[in-house]
Amino acid sequence: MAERISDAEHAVMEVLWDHAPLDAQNIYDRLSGSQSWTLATVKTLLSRLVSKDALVTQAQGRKFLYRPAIERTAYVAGESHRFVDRLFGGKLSPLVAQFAESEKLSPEDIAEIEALLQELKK
Amino acid sequence: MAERISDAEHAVMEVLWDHAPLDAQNIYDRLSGSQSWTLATVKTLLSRLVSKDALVTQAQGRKFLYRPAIERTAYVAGESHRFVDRLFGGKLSPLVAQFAESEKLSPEDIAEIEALLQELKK
DNA sequence: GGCGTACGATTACATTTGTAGTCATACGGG
DNA sequence: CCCGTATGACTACAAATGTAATCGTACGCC
Repeated sequence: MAERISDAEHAVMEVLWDHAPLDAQNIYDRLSGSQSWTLATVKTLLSRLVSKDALVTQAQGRKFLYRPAIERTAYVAGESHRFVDRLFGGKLSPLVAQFAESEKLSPEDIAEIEALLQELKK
Repeated sequence: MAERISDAEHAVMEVLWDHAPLDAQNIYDRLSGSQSWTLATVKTLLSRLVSKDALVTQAQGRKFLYRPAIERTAYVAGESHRFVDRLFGGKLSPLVAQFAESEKLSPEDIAEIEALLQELKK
């Protein structure tokens, strides 16, 4: 379990986290905007996600409805910690510093983060 | 250029960002603590990094000294943006929120981030 | 000066990933 | 009741990755 989800697979997961359950055709349709995969490719990704226990299926007539078997929050938490561990020794502040230096922080972003921290201190 | 650096390769880069320039044997020694690769494996990773233009070499007698061809800050910036784009739609605050919720923020971390933001607002 | 040896270079090979084509089959329309 | 077709399963295959062995060679020791 907790098999690694690849980038392409992740794109499929995002669609399902947003609108599960969906059948393959539907997932393909929703991905068409961002990716130029064929339906066959999407089906391969779906199969792999099922065997990785990241998706579960439910038969609906002769097709499947797919839905996530893991919460997006859990996935994101795992990925985030892995990432911050790898690049910043597990500490979040250097990442923030990094964003600060590269001018990628909007005033709203700053305000939101401050609000979050205020919340934490209470 | 800007070829993708894999996880294993990244571990090698970290050693060199810390103590460049080093020869293969030395890099291998320093990696022994964290990884159980053979010297041959480390040499393969070094070659791949050189062909990806992530490292440059300098002959020293009949061996090479390796040193990074890209700054760690540049690499980290790229990876961070890619990551935040992929998982948080490019906004940093949800990542902070995520860390906040999973209780992975130490008081010192919070203080450091606040200081950073204060700095930014000036 | 021949030889072992320490290097980088080359080759190897399994697994994962990206991308897609083909196959078997069950269902619905005529 | 047969047939086309939509669907999941299976197969394909190149590139990247993880991991390592082997090869050719130049250098320094005896």
